[in-house]
Amino acid sequence: MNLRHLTFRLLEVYVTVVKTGSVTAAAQRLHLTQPTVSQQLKRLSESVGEPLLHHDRGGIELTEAGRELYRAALDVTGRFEDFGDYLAELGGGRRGRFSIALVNTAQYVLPRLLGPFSQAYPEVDLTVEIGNRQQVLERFERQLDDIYVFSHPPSLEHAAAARFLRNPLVMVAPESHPLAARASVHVNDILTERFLLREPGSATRMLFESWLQGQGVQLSGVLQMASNEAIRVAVASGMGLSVISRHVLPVAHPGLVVLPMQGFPIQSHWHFIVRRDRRLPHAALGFLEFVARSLESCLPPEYVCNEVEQLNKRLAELAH
Amino acid sequence: MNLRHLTFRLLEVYVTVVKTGSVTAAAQRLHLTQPTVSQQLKRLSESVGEPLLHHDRGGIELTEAGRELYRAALDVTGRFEDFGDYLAELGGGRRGRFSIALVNTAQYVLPRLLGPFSQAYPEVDLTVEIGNRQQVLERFERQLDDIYVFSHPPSLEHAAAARFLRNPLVMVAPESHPLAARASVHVNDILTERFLLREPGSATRMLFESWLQGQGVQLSGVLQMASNEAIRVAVASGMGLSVISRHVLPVAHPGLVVLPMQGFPIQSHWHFIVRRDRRLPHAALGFLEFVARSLESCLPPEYVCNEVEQLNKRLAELAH
DNA sequence: ATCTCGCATAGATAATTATCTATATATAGA
DNA sequence: TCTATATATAGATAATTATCTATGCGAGAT
Repeated sequence: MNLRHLTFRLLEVYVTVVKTGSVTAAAQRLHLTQPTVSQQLKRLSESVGEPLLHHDRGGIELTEAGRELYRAALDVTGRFEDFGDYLAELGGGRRGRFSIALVNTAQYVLPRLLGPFSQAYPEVDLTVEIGNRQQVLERFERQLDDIYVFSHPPSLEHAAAARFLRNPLVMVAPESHPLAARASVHVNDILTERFLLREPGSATRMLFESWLQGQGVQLSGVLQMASNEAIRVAVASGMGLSVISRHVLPVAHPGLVVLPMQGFPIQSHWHFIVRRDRRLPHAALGFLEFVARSLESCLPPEYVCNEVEQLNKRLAELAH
Repeated sequence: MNLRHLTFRLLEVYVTVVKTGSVTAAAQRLHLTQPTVSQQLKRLSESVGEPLLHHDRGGIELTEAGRELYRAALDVTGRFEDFGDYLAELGGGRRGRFSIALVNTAQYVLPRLLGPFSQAYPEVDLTVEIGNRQQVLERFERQLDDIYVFSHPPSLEHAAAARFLRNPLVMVAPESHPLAARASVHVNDILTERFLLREPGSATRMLFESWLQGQGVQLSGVLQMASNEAIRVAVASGMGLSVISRHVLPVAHPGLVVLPMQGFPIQSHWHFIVRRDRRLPHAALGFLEFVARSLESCLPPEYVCNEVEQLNKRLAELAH
């Protein structure tokens, strides 16, 4: 028996012949000509190395080997039908897994999308990676995840991006700070203030620094802190000023004031980023589709900026 | 998912890749080059319509679909291994079925071969058809059976034959018959005797008649009887003479004498006949092989005439 | 005896597969 | 940064497959 060239198609033809009990009938059902089926049978028989059937006034009669092959063929095609069903579920995005990598700040927002998604698609396994901008960027380079969320997207030709949420950066000060009472604050007012900022490379810091550069000024005292939480608490307790995403602020933020800084808030956006050179799992595509239609209901509409629909269209084109 | 061109070979390659965890290693094990395997994987992935694996520092990592395909592939190849085992049994002639068609007379002899064979190969299903020469000939024409046993083989170019047993035809008379006491009987002595014979077309009758023709004589009174048994009993009870196979006579045959007829016994042989245009089931080949080596021990050696060995050789050649 | 039906064979062709060698690319280690 | 190892891609080719049309052939039916 030589399985080398045995195809599922051949088994399908054989099964049809046995079921219909006639070569011609099988040919019709399969939209083939009779000689084609005849020849397939011959080839199958050669593959198996045994005669499979002979003709007996009208109907066909299976040999021992033929009967056994029929059983095996049914088992095998049935098994692959199951597999097909499974794939269909995968393909519908209803099942499977994908991973998403977030920059730190985004973890204040993304759960409001991921939560409802997981409820709607309980069969999808989801991995969330969180790191600072540098770490997520590296994951992106190494193609470790399916979807990435950046505030300041890497401008690589390998990526496709969609903005989905405005991310205004505000300047915060302790309630008791002199500037807190002002109706308006100018850049010159803050030059001597101590600032608590995330590490260099963090999007928030990069944006703030480039804003400062645009204003032609430079800060004197900067204190680096690794976490947004820590910064918030530190500012509240009077250690200095900071620039943070408005989403990081709780609705009520005791001890903190948002300064009416001129030129603020700095406008930035969160983006979904996917690699264009890698095909996304259907589950990930399913997530993006879910996002496209559920953004407004999951997040404060006034911040929403839904470009995900367009991203999905582009991805659908890329699939071809 | 398109199964049309999915071969078992492809699954085998895939399984090997997953098992070894490396494309190159799989290639070596399969005696292929690395690009070949690489390309096969690609094609398989296209067939399935999903990415199956990606590479992850050193090893490979399966996707959801890949994992499921691996399971399906194992099931399926395993199922066909079973089928292969079954075929091997069939192929060894240890299992399966075949049918053999006998002319009436042969049923006195063939059980002595079929019995031991069935004991030795209990998994082989055997169908024995019995009829007169005409009926068996017809079955032969219609290719209904695998092996045929004739006394006088049909001289068709589609057949291959092997003699296996001498079949002397003797002339029998009632014990009390005047000729029974004679030391020698001449053809002229029997011209007026009444003969009990099988129907025209029966081999025994044909041979006897052609013998008579050779002697230039013709019989007057012929009484036709359909069964050898009936003839034997009828002769013993004095109804006339007959010519029958010596094998039809019991070792002790009360009431009957074999006449010392000049020119008798008529020599004939039993033959195994198979069609040359039809491939025999292995079980049938197995039977013929069994016969070739067991003839002498199953049947009286003095009658044996073993040409079955040569027949088997010819059949083995035909198989190519 | 002739016709029809179902199947097999022959011959043809386009597509697909199997497989190679040579080369590019990427990742990990020195 | 250079090298070695593992994969992927490209290009080529022989074999195999899929499929057709046309035709032969045997068995029942008329």
